[in-house]
Amino acid sequence: MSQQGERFPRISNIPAYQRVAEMIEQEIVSGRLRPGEALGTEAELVKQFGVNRSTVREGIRLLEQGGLIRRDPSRRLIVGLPHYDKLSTRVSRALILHQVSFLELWEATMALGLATFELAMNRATPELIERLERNIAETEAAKHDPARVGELDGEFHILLEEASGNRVLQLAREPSNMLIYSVTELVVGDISHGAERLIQAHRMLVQSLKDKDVELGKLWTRRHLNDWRKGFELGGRDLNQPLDSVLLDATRMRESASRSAAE
Amino acid sequence: MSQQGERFPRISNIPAYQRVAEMIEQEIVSGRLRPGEALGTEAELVKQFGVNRSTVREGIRLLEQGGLIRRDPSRRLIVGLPHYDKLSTRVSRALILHQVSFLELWEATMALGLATFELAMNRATPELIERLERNIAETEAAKHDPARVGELDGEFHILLEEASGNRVLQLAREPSNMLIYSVTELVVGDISHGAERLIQAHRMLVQSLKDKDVELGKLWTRRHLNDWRKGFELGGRDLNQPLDSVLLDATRMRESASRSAAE
DNA sequence: ACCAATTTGTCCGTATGTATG
DNA sequence: TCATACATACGGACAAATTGG
Repeated sequence: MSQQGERFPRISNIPAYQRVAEMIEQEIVSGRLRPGEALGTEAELVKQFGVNRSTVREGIRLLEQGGLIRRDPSRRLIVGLPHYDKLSTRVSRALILHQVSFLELWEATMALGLATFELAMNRATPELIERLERNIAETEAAKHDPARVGELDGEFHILLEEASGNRVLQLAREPSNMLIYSVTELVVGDISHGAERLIQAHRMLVQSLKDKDVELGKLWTRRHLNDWRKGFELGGRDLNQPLDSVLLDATRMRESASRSAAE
Repeated sequence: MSQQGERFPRISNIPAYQRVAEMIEQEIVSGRLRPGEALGTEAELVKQFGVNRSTVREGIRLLEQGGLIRRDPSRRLIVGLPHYDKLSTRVSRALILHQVSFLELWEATMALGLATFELAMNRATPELIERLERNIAETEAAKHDPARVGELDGEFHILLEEASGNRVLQLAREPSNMLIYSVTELVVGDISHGAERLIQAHRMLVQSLKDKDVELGKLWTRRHLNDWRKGFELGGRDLNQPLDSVLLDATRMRESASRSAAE
């Protein structure tokens, strides 16, 4: 231990529940505790840390939210592998709170989409191509349900990411995924034949994957996203308007529509 | 006990502390509580929710970690705007846990870097260019300290993102930022003149921003990242090896070096 | 299907440190 | 300086749920 110099870095200034959380976190990230393992009972943690049970519980809550710890069916604490979607909801809320515009979303989606496609081209397996084709078939069947189309479109792009074999790219896109679904639902909903154009684009993308035709794939990625953008603009919306207000308006309209339908 | 079918999904089974967290969260995301506003004291929340103090505190911890709630200097609770870096540490831990390789990191960084640069070209303000130049000067001064160079390199790229004016792209890169710093520190540390090459690349990037020369900027972005990759490989490391083990090894070596130096 | 032990969820009361006026 | 309000932390308690015999 370093004896001199810093004196003691005011360890006591950090609340005990935070230190409990940090120490558990350390055990996990260092690999001494592995995902799936039991963390032990609260009583055991009380003994180990020498703090009150309430304090332990507060510390646990901190980690629970991040997904680093979760409860198994019997509510015992186990180490969890924070999974993408767990994190992404929080992050996409941050996006909304930060009031990004459609333009920002579109630019980023374009950049990530092109890169994803290029990588997917070299790495796509027959199995993934088949899943992409199944997704297209499902979309075809659901083309009159905008919400479902938005979901399936999201799934399609997630499959492409998976095909790219690059988890960093996958994670990079995650924050915006939820926003993308919502906007797509909006766009498909008020453009006639919106779903058809989307399906055609997806078909061409899969085709170019099969033919290993990079340029065709990039071309259709651009077309697909340009369509998306045009659809957004055709709804009379402003590219630079914060998306949260756009989506909020849409939700309100949907709600009032369903209310009046109920009466 | 419930006798028949599934009836209602056991609402009473959701712990009170979670419901407390959800209700507060709702107030915030719905906009009824705005970032910066005070949340009220614990005692007040106890009254409003009709639960015990401990329960309220556990609920608060859940939100605290996500950044939705902060404490001001006097430890009073206020609504916080979850900021990028708060989230990113969690996400980059997820990355490490998921054992991504350098190759994945490199591919994603390349795609995002090129896109960022293109946008920054059109939107960079004189003020940001000046900050970029100051960063280069600082890097020059610290070129013998790998850790500091890694930090400043990270800052440089964050400034570029800021210049791009695209917060989605910014967020997309966030997860990997911490990994990038660490790897850069590693690479700069064991390549002679590694820092010089890095500084030159940064200089050329700023120059092309000033001249609005997109192609030059992209060229140097590629060079910069190819250098980074070569540096990684020169250290005898495998592009496909999970990064967490690479970084763990490096940390161990640094620790044993400082231990033996202390004796 | 019942019972006993364990564990979590919740509550109560109280003490201490600290920031604010 | 002192008083107050508040967050932090502790100890003990009981009910409800879960587990294992």
